[in-house]
Amino acid sequence: MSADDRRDPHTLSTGGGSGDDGDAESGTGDETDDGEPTHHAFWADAVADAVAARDPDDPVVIKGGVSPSGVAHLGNFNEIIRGYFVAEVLRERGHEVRQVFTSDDKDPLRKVPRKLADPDGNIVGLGEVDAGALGRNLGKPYTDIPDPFGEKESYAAHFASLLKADADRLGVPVEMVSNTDLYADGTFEPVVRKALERVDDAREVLGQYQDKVDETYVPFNPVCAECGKVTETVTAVDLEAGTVEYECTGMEAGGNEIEGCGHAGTATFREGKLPWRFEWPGQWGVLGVDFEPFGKDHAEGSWPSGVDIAENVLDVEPPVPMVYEWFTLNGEALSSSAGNIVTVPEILDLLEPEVLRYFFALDPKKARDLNLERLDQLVDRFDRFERAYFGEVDDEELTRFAERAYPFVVEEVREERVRLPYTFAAVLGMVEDPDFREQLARDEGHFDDDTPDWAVADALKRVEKARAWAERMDNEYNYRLQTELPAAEFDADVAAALDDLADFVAAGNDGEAIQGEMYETARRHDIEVSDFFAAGYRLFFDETQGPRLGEFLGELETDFVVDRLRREA
RNA sequence: GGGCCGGUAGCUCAGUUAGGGAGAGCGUCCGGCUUUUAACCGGACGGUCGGGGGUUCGAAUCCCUCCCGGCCCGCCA
Repeated sequence: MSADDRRDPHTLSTGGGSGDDGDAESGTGDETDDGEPTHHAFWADAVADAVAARDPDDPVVIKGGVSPSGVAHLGNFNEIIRGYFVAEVLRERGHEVRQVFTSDDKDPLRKVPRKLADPDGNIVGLGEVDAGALGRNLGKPYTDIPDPFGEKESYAAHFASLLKADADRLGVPVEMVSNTDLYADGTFEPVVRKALERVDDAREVLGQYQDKVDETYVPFNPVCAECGKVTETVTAVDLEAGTVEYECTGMEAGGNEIEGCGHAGTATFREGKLPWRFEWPGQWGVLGVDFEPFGKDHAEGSWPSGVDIAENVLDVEPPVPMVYEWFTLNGEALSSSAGNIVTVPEILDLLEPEVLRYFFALDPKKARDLNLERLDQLVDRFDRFERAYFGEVDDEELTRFAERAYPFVVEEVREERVRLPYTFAAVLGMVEDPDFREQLARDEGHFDDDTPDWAVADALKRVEKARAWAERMDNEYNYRLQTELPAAEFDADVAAALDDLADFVAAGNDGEAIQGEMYETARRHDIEVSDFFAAGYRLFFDETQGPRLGEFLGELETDFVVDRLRREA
């Protein structure tokens, strides 16, 4: 691989070579980094190869990063979970791996977010909090702004704790790192010093990417000692003293002009921040980053400039890069202001964490749509992927991928695990009684006497997810067994047929018999079978359609069914 | 306008790295489960592999070109 290839964030080669090594447990750190590329069914292996080729010191460091915003949403986890898979592959190969996620929390708040997530991750409007406190703090670092919910020490800490909580929910061990801390504890000080020492190089390099860089540009933004805002006018640098002189001139950000206070003062190298274009490669250096995935928005501008600055200003070796495509939600771009957003807790109400991890285990280069309406398709694909791991799917390609990726997707590989098909789980969600749900699943052959209790319990958990999905989408599975008699009128024929059926049920016949009897009864009363079923669905679901009715009724309490068929309760 | 990434069946996608049979699941349709009513089983239908051109005995795959979509190309991150 040439140096150019290594610098190309799109080169996510899945190798070339033999095609199967038969042995998934290949190696404890001494794997084939002999330059001979091997074919990989799982992209994370190809990335791990590239990382290993750098001969990194342990711990290998994998990083992601985010700028604090109002809401931590699923989009932020693209980066975290992609990094996680590479981390896991490297751990399997015997490396110690540290996965960090930096919060760019020394950045100034540029505009007040329209939506915020409360400490539980629920999205709330600005009206729920002291919006004025946010507005008064425009221009200050996120770490200097109070938590709008009054719990954490700052806005930044609030946001970071949300991300951390979501990562925990997904079982991704990630270490949150605060940029502000890196400045405060002196970690960044040598980087600031170097950028200022080599200010001419800094200007020349960054000038190739940003027009505003001129001969007065200084790659350091002090925090004003008077008003606390991040400023951009440095008037002098004293390398010996380790300070800069500045004027608080205010700044323009996103069309907003943030007023400076005019204060002129002195700041140390810890009392300010590097512009992000320097800060990013600076992080690579001080954290020793070996691999970093990033969204496609960074592929063309940020990444090349970061490499350039790392190599030609800061003397830092850039990490192995990887561009990932964005995913859309219900066909539209993620946007918290437009409300097209889903949070981790929200999605975990609808499916298991392993399904979500599976989604992010798929090829990062492909843009995908997370369609909540069709979530059953995603879950079905996961189930198939899981079966492929256990050799139960006749699909060579899928099986090769599953054999490699599946163990990283699930918390624990357990062959006896049972998955109820998602839409079937949604059908079970039409009733509330857990025993009834289990009985229906048993009748359908999903469990047998050998199914361990834990597997039954786990499988039934999906019913709650599918139920939440049916309710949230209000789709064709959103029926609920009616505990009260729905208001309905029936023809005399239909009424008589219902009475007949009630007698049949009262006689103690089972579900299968009831199903058969429904046809007989309808025929006997000379009514359309469809009309008769419709009457049944009306009585039990207050709907015109539903699940296979006879077998369903067979599982319910006999008295309840009889009374309902007689329209008595 | 330039650059990068993507475009395969109605839907969701695999296959493109290394040229050789166009595939899967779901949906649809038909049939089966004594008996149209969404859970189970079988079968069928379904694609100019975005269009065109080229290389090749042979192209979804390589090359050129065009179309469409996303991103980047002032600042910020």
